[in-house]
Amino acid sequence: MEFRSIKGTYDILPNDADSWQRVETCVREFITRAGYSEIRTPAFEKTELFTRSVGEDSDVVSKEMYSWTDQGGTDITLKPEYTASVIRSYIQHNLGAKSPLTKLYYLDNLFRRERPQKGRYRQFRQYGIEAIGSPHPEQDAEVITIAYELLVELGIKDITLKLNSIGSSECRNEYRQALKDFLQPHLDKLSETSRKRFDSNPMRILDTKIDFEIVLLQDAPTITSFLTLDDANHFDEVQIYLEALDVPFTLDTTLVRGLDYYNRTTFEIISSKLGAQDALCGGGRYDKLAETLGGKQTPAVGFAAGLERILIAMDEVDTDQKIQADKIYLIGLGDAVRPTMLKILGEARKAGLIMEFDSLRRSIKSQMREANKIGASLAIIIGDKELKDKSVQIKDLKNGQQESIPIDSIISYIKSLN
RNA sequence: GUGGGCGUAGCUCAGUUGGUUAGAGCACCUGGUUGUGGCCCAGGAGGCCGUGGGUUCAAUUCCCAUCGCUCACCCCA
Repeated sequence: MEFRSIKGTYDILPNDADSWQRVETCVREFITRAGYSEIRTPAFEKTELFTRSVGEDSDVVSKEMYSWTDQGGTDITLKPEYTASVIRSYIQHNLGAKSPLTKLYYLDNLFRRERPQKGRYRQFRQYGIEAIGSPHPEQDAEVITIAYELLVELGIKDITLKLNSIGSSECRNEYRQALKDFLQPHLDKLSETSRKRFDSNPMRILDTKIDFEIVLLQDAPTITSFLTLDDANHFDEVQIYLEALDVPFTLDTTLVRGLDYYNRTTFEIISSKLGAQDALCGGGRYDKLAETLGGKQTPAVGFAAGLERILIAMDEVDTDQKIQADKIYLIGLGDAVRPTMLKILGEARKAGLIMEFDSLRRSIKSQMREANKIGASLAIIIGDKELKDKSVQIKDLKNGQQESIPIDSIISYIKSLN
C-alpha cells in the first residue's frame, strides 16, 4: 500500500464518527450550560508562544513540537496545547476589558510528535475550559467540578480525581531546595534519570515509578508543608468548596504537572479503564501566564481533557443506541422512470423527508435488499406501470403492506402517517 | 529515542512438523422464473500469506534485514 495515514494519526470512519458526534455534542451542551463560550484559535502559532509559556525545558517544547520555518522566515508550530493560544487571543483582543471574568471553552485538534501508544496520538483532540480573571478558590472548584461531572455525565465509571497544590513560585523554590537536601545523601542510589532531574527539575523525581524511590520518597518533605499562608488557605478553600459541590477527591502530593505555567492548584482525573496513559484530563491554576505572554497580570484556572481517552474509557459503556430516523427508500425500475424518480426525490427532500435512492440501476430485488439494509421504514416503487397511470407503490417495510397512491400525493400521504 | 508482541481476504482469525489449485465465520455481489426486503438456499468476487534478501529440488512456513501496527519506558490529555 503506497499511502496510509501518518503514524500516530487515524481516520474516523463513519461507524466511529457516530460516537464522536455524541461525545462532542454532550461536551458542548454541558459546558455551554455552565456559561462557557467557545473560542477557536488557529491551528498554528509562533513557536515562541509555546517556548515561553510551556517552558523551554519541558518535554513538550524540547522534543514533541511540530515546528518549521515558513517561506517568510517565521518560526511556526502546530499547537501542542491550547491554553497558551487562548491567553494569547485573550490579550490580543483585550477580552478582559469586556468583562472581569471571561469563561471560554474549546474542542479542537492538537499535535505532538511522541511515540504513539494506547490513548496517545500525534494528532489528538482535546476539549478544555479556561476561567480567566478570578483569583479565588471557588473558581478552581467550579472548573474542577465541570471536569468531573462531565465525565460522570458521559457515563464513565471508575474515575479518580487527584488534587494538589504546588504553591507559588517562591515557596516552590524553597521546597525544591528542601527536596534536594533530603535526596542528597541517597543520590548515588537513585536512578540515572532521577539523578539528572536532581539538577534540572527535582520535583519531577516525585513522578518516579521505581519501587525503591517510591519508598524512599515516602519520607520526603511534601510541597504542602512549604506553602505560604495564602497558598495554604487557598488550597483549603478549594477543598471545602469541592466538598460542598459533592465532588470526591484524593490529595496527591506527588502530582507535578509537566507544563511550567501552573501554580497553586493542580489536578488530574484518571481512569482505570485506560492503559499507562490513564489521565483523562488535567489542569490547574496559572496566574502568571498572561504576564509571561506580555499581558496584564490576570489570574486564571482551567483544564484540558483528551477526547480519545474519553472514547476509550466509554467503550466499556453501552453506547450503541442508534437514533433511527424514518428513512424512505425510493426504488425505480427502468430507464423511462428516471426523471420522475429524481423529481420525487427532490420534492421529498425539500419537504423534509429522509429519502435515499439507488444510482446503480440494480434489480428491484437488490434495491429492496438495500432498503432493508439501511433500515428504511418505507419503500416507494415506481416502474413503467406506475408511470403510465401517475401512481407509485408505497410499501411499509415493517408489516409488508403495500398500496398504490397517486404520484402527486406522495408527500401528503407520508406526512399523514406520522 | 529504547524495548517487548504481532503482520494470512474488507473485518475477526484458522492453517502449513517446508511439498500440488491457501481456508472458515462475518461482511460484500448475483441468483432462487415474468416487477418486491429481513430468514433460508445456491453461486460468485476478493489474498504476490507486509516487503526485500538468504538457506533449499521446493518457503506463506526456517534464517536475516526492513517497513508497518501495537503495547510499554519517557512525558502527557
